[in-house]
Amino acid sequence: MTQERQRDAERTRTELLDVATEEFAERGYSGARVDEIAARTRTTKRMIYYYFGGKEQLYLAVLERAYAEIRAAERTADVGHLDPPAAVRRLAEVTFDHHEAHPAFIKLVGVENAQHAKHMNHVARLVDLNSSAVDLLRGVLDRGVRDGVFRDDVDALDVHMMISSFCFFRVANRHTWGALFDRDLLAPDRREHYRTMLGDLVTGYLRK
Amino acid sequence: MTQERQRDAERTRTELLDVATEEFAERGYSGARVDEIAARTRTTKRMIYYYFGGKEQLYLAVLERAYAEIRAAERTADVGHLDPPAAVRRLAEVTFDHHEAHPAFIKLVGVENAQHAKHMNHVARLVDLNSSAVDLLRGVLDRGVRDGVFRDDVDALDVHMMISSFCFFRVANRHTWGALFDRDLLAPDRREHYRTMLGDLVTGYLRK
DNA sequence: TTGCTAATGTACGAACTAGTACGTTAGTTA
DNA sequence: TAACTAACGTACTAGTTCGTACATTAGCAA
Repeated sequence: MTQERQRDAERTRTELLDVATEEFAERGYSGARVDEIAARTRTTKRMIYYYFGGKEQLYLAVLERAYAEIRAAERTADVGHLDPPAAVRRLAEVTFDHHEAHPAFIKLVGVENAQHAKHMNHVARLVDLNSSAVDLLRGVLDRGVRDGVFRDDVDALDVHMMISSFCFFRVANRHTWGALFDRDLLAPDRREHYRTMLGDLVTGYLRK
Repeated sequence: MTQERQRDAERTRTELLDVATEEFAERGYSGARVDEIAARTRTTKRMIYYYFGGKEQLYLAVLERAYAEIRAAERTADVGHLDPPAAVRRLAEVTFDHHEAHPAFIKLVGVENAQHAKHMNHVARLVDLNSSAVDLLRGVLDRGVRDGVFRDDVDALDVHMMISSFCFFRVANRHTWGALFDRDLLAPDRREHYRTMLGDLVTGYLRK
């Protein structure tokens, strides 16, 4: 049995970030409590100030890590061998799956928008991270136009927005939607339906 | 010059609701401060407790009024004289315009989702309010199917979701989107572009 | 083995925040 | 015009919450 270090800076830091991610996502920036975050770790509140400096810097670190983790997932999509319509459908599905798999990240996006994204300006290298996903999409759209199967007046960022909005809404607004229309947007047995619907939506829009 | 009443229950109540709407929308439920809300009115904090009972009940009243106001706007759409494709486009545009015109309401929806819509259960008659918009849409879809211009396997609530998601995202996530892609989704000179895009999107999806 | 420091824990304070006890008055009504 | 009450204001409290001063120790390096 390996003796676990009692003092492990990396482990403490990571644990704080993990718990803080959940807390900020669940309760928002002002709703999250540093005492509560600390209580849910094996360490104490003191360490939040030791490692991060304060509540705000902790939130910043949470945001930065969350976006960094996303980057990896976005690059898994390999669509070079697919014809353009199948390729955009694939890209849409990657976004769809990603949103569903990371509800905490989606909530953080909502929290950050509620604060007018004022923290994102302090998170460097975020811009080039995200643009890679759009570049991938743009390449497929260009290919589709050359093949004569796509409209030639479509902007890649607009298409990305349209895909994101569908995926985001389904996860972010499932509670009010459920209350108003008595329909669970995340019900497993409707998952395929929505996934297909998104693909139909995008390819239908792009078709000449 | 009409002498304004110094004591006016209705005016005080309304003023509190107006300011509270802004505060809750801007700072979230836990971020909003009752002292701050009171300070921005001509009355005092005491009146919040006098008229509403507490912070939570005030929030509830804000939510209820916000949804009630929406109802009126939703019923202005008159699409009986339009052919099905033009009619769904019109309905989408009404939603589009409405979202753009009421950012505070959009934020409240976000705030309420952040709290798992736990307050909406206490707001009676919300369900039948909102279903009227979907009924209108369903009627148009049925007409389109009968005319042979629309797919016959489409659910009205799904279409409503797809319209809502586009409109919601554009308003709710404009800040992170702007930070990440340097594009203002609410820029006036791109408004018509997005409005048309939404119409194309929906009609493209419905077309046989 | 011994010192040294990064890592950690405890106990506390200052500021904030929701809520309330109590007193006052404008405007109506008999 | 006198009495009554809805409407309103002031001043306070109890509890919370972020942050910190100060003490302690695990584990590494010399």
